[in-house]
Amino acid sequence: MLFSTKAEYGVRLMVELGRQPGSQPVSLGSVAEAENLPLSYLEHLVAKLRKAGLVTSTRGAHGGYRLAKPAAEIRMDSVVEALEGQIAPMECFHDTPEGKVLCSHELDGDSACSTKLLWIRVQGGVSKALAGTTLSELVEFSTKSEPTRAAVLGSVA
Amino acid sequence: MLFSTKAEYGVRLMVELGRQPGSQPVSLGSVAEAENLPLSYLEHLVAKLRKAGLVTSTRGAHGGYRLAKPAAEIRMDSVVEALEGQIAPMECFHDTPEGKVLCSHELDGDSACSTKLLWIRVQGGVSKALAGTTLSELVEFSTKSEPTRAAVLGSVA
DNA sequence: GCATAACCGACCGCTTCGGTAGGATTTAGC
DNA sequence: GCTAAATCCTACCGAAGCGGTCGGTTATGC
Repeated sequence: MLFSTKAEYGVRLMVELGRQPGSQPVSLGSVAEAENLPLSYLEHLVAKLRKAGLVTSTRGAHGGYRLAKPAAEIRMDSVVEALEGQIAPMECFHDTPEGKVLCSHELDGDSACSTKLLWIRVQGGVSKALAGTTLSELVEFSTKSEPTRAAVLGSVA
Repeated sequence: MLFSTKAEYGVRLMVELGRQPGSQPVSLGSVAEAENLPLSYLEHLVAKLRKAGLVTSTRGAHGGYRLAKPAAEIRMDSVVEALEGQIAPMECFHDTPEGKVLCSHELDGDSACSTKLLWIRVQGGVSKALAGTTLSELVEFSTKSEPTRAAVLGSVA
């Protein structure tokens, strides 16, 4: 698996926040119940999202979390990266400030890195997919597909 | 990291085999030395490649491994998949025989899978990158870049 | 028959994953 | 000011995978 459930749960959490219309914060407990995920585990994940500046929190009673920005401005690469850490196909890849990619094998004495071309292509494919998707797309996708699903279930019953 | 060093080492091994011109099998020991990788560990990796039908082996003295097909016909998705197992962005993805993708969350009672759109795009990006690269490309890339590298080092020295 | 090399399976230390537990702190409402 | 609700923080835990080692068995060329 490319990603662990941290990304899965975390993205579900973000979508759940994006679904909420008002500016009222929503508690983690309600998200956990809605998505059927362990609350204590979500606490760890939402901490990463908060430290990455993707959600804001209000403490105390009636507190909870909100998106820090409009869902349309949240690209999924930042979300997944906050949850999973640096996204790279292989250990030897580092993101330089200019956005370039280095393979440390080239620095050793051995021959030119024969895998570099492959990992660069994979990296490109993944970041294009992640950066090209916004949270609002996922929110829209999931809310649109629900009536369809309800209709299907209804037709079966 | 998306992939472990199993993919890295295994691809390096395949490229090393692809470099060899003749039909003589090359021993794992020489590959291990050339790439500076632990021999005993390579044995495990090459076993996966052999079981996947990507390399053939000849036992005994002067034995070793060869590519089972011409390098131009070996797509890197089959190589990486042999080494790392099924390539999918998330646990809940299964490759069906028709090449489609299913998210098991849709089967539970909970709401439609809000992450599906994202993982489908990631999956598409990765498999496009892997399936669109052949072993011969990597062989060519690595052999072509070696003189360049030598020139760079020479100019520095 | 001896060196060489593929094969095979067990083991091992380490890290991560997914999750739990217990508490501390902040805040709204009474 | 008390209490309930919620965020926050730290530590811990079992299981699994990773990267690697080791010892041994089988097959083959010379």
